[in-house]
Amino acid sequence: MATIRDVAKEAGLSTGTISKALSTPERVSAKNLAKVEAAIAKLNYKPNMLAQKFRSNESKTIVVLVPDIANVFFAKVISGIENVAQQSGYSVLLGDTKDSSSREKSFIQMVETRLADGIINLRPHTSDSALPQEGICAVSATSSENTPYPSVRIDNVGASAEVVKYLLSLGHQRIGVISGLTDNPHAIDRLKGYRSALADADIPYTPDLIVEGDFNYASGLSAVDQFLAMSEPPTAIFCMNDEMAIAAIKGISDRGLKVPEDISVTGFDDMDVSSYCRPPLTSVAQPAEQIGERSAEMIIRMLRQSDTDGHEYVMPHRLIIRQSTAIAKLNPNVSSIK
Amino acid sequence: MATIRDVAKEAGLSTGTISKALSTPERVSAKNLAKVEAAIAKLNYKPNMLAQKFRSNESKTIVVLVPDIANVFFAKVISGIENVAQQSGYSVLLGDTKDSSSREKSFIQMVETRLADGIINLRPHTSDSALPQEGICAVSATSSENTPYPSVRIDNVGASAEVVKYLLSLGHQRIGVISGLTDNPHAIDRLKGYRSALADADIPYTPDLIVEGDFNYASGLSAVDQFLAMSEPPTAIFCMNDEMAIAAIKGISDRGLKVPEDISVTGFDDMDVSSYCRPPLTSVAQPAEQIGERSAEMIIRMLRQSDTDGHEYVMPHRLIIRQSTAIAKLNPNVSSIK
DNA sequence: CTGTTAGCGCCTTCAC
DNA sequence: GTGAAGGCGCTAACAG
Repeated sequence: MATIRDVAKEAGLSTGTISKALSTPERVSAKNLAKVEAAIAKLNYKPNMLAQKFRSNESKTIVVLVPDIANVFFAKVISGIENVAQQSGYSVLLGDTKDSSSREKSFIQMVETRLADGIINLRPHTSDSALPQEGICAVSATSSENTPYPSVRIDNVGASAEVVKYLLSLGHQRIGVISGLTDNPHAIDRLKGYRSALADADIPYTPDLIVEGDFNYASGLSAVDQFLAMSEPPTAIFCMNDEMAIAAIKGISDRGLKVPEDISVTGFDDMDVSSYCRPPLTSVAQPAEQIGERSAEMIIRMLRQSDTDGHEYVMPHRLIIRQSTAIAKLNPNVSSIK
Repeated sequence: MATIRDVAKEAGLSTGTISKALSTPERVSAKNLAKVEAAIAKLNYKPNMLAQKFRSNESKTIVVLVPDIANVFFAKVISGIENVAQQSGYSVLLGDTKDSSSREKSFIQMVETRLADGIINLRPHTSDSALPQEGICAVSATSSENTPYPSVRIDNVGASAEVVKYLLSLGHQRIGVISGLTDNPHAIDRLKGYRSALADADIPYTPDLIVEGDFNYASGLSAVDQFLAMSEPPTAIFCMNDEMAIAAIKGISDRGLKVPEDISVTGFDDMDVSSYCRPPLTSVAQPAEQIGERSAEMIIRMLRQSDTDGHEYVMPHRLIIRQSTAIAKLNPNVSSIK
């Protein structure tokens, strides 16, 4: 492989001149520039970026920590990160943690060992999170309230409250929740929104109406089974993501009940499929790609100025009303069993 | 930041010994090993991997070229790649090309400039592909037939033929196709399978029954509209992926027709959602994660032995029959309009 | 087993 | 505008 020295020799110049011709061509005479170009072309020279990075002590790389890349929402955020990173000359290293904390640590190590300059974390912050960490430049994307380092997120509490208020406005009083794992920060925020909306409407909070899910289809299905086994099932179910909502609709339909006539169902995230499934799902849209873009901009700025100020961006969300929700039945057919 | 020299000074040893203690501790005396460890701990020394890579001239990094990371199928393949890469000490650099060939080239450059050792390409090979390229170690994953470099794929032709044969066995004779873009290699392979199954059953091929889609929901919806506007619509529609199939079902239902009673619909890829939507979708499952794992194993082996042999792995697929397909109506209700 | 030393490829002074 | 030289952090080769 040709090195800068080979080019220098070929062009009859010094390595310093070649280097300058590459970085600041305007400060090299036209004649020599031509020689350099000819030599580069002849030798098919490609600068060794590994050497450049080593010398500049900058990897120009961002690690993205993601719990599960096969989740469309995360994938979209990553796509947004990539857009911005690429534009700014950064590469994106994928850190699929598969929810293992040892993997998480090994990715954080990459920053300590100079393989990466910073981290964008797509896992919400919990008490046992390895981040933030002294000397590690990190941004939390898709975070929850009270994340102790710079973050980009939506207002989960407000969004959930909005969903629940909408259901209340349709006359629903018994509103079930298919939650995420109880200790998941998003689940906590969204439950908070649910409770505040109920409180505003003077409806008592009934813990039995909260069923724990795990943000995947299977858990949505088993959760809805629990609701349907109740003597008085809810007339509406607020699911904390679309996967669980779609599964819930399936579960309800499999029992011969109808969405939204018998039970209304809402989701969260507004996946692409949610407007194509039947019935199209009422859901909360998050600007996933923009969250990614914003996070990337943020960390790149921090990296450049090395100012780790505690910004927090709250991005807008939008409640999208489709056909999975309707006015509550006065006498829900299921309760007639009683 | 502490360097290996600082550690050497602190431990009262030479840099060479520190280096050896780190790489081959068994070849350093126990006494000195302890000193080294103490010094490392005291200084909180972390080896500079950028320097290591520079010196070894190996980036231990694989670039994954993907058309669209927000597509679940690709995301799963990437997840598989990550599994294996991580185990073997490789990092995965994300190359979301957004179908831009300039972006594609810039990622390929990374190998030439030493930022990456090899490439796994998730875009199927076409005549204007930049890969394969002299001196670039690359593997094509999710490829189509006749890819001119090492590849991992399923038998798209066979899988499609299987789907169509199954539909034929249900009595369908007019089988529509919602295809990918006409020049997409997967679309080409799958159409080939469709035609061969028809030929085997002595059913003439009718070009009108092929409608071009683009592997996304919107195109599925508009394609199905074309079918339903026909004087004699097909009684079954073979969609080249699940997105388009789900959209097709929506389109059919919106017109007051029923799947599968009036029209059968099949998909391809077997996304998670496909078993949860209604009706659950008959589809072809591809082992996405395994395709990724296999690709990663392959390129790592090639990198190690620098033997660019032309292997081609064909992974198993599986036709999964669910409720979106049924026996053909003798008198399809739509044709009664005539 | 340990120390010494010479670079890897590049960029950046600093003279000229 | 250009050349010479030093050094980034690390490892490998060799000498002791």
